[in-house]
Amino acid sequence: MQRVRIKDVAREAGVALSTAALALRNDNQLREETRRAVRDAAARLGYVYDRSAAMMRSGRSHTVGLLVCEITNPFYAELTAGVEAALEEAGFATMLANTGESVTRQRRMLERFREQPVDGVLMMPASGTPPTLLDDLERWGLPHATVVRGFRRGAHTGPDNRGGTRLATEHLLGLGHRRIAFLGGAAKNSVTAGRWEGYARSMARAGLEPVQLACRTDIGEAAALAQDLPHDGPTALVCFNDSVAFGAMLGLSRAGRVPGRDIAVTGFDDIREAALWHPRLTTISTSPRQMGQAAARVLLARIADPDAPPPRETIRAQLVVRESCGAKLNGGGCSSG
Amino acid sequence: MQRVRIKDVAREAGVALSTAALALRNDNQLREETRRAVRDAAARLGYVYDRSAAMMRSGRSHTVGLLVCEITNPFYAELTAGVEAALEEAGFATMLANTGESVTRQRRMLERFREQPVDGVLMMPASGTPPTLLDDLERWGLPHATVVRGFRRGAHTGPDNRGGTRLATEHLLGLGHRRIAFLGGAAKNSVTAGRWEGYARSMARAGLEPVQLACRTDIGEAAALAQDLPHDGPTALVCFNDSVAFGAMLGLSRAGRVPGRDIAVTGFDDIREAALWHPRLTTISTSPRQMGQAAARVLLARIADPDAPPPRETIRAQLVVRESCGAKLNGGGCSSG
DNA sequence: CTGAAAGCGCTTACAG
DNA sequence: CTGAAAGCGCTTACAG
Repeated sequence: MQRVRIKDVAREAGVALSTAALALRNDNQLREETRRAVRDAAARLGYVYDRSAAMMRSGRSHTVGLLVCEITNPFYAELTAGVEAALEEAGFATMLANTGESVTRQRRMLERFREQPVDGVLMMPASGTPPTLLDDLERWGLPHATVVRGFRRGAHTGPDNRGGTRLATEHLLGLGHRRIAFLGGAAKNSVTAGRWEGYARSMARAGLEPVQLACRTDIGEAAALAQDLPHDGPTALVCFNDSVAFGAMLGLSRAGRVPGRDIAVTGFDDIREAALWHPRLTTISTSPRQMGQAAARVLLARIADPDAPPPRETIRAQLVVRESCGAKLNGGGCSSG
Repeated sequence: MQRVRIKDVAREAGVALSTAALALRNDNQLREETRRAVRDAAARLGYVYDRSAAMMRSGRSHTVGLLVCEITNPFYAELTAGVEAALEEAGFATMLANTGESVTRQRRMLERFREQPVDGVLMMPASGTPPTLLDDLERWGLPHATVVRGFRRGAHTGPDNRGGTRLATEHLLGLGHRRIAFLGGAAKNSVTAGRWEGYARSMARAGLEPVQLACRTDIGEAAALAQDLPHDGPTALVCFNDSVAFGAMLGLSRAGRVPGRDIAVTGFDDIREAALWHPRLTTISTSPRQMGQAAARVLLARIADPDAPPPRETIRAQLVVRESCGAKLNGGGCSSG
């Protein structure tokens, strides 16, 4: 069985090849009647559109490269789901690459995307990515956007990191805490910087000394740190994200301390497990799925109009008060969420 | 700046176009010296290989479509990471599609993959996918393989579901439990069937009545079910997977019962959180990342040799004894892991 | 709408 | 290794 081409569809429908091509792309300079006749003919013959040929001729692949720093992190998985859904809806396919936080792998994958070729790249840069990467992308003429993690320039969509930890810290201050430590954020990137700043500035405004208990985003590492916390140490922990907060709560439990009663804990991200953990986690919601969708739309806008100024979007952070901060257990000084 | 093509590289290197083309693909019928000269010329000119053109001419895209049932499920995220890594290593790119358990979306995405075109499809079929889908894929001439969830035929890589729940059930029987219930598995698919069978047969062999507490794979739903469990109900729960087990433990805690002491709980999958939960979860390990890698290799073999009989691989299940089964707390009848 | 044609950048087969 | 050439299946511009 020969492969069916547009030429065959045109013959079957009794129209010219160029007419069939236009009809198959649903071009509206054709009469509805003609378009339907062509589509019917295509269906009868079992025609399958060949995007690789279209790509080659038109130079547009309707494919986007998605560079994920770590897909097994639930937050990034949710974000990826949002990106994929928004791209799919816009008729774009998603080429996935998981860098696993390796700058080397990331580089190789970008070069692969360039060869592919993709119409644009959406990335969550691996920790330690030099900002000059943007220069390369620009030199290559590859439209790009960052999400969550970004640089000082370039199209970007990210959470309000500073505002988020500010909300968390002020909430804990309002509950009467004074010895509040920041747990996590050992990696050097824009997210870490923003979350630390939001915390540290709030502490400074309250005349208190900010303290960082640095660890990587790893439940086990956070647990180990929290387990060894002295009893005259912090009474509250502003955690870098929910995974760190879960680790902290596990470590505290192992040390015989009850999170939310003996010590307050807040997270960041509001991943699904946050509402289900025991105690339920007080955290900062940043809606990763919606952020992914927003980032996809930003990139598509870049692709459609590369000369427009690159948009920078901030997703609002919201405090979600549950149990781990102790507000609902102690009836502390906090009036509401 | 004009785009650099193979023709330009050939001129720069002082060889024929066909020689340059062969050299760039590192064909070993050429002398090493010639290959290097061509690669150097390509580097000097900033040549970028255009896969879309190669794809069109050769009919091979070196791209695989990956259909994930739910990427936000940590188990499938880990699996996806394994698939992507193995494909990348083999020089294949991954087109990602997240069906979110929708058979309709799945269908649309497969048709998209067909147009793309991809060299093959690796899928975790959405719940409720009719086995006739395989007929369509074969009619389309699209090499395919399933992973985790599959059908009675076709290339497949999956965990030993039956063996896994058998291990868990026999472990609990060995600890002296008699009222053991199976929690979860409301969805109809091959995984559910296998896990239920492993449990039910072990119960039957022990002369006991199998009982299913059906719920979807959802922490909240499992928690609700476990919270309402009567005190004269089951003393042990064989859970469909780790997420269900986490839900069960949360529900039990809310009802004031201590998992691992008042009631035994086992999971399935051994996702990362399993070792870190409180209590640590006794579960069945199936190494999702390795399973993903194995599945990718199976598909690549199908693509390379479509006429060979489709391989079916089973990944061995292993019991990982931790705390939630009570074995290590009670010093029960279990001798080891 | 038609019809003939060029061209995207490769791969591939072939005679030398 | 060379060199000339065909062809993958589209898109696109154009004269009618």
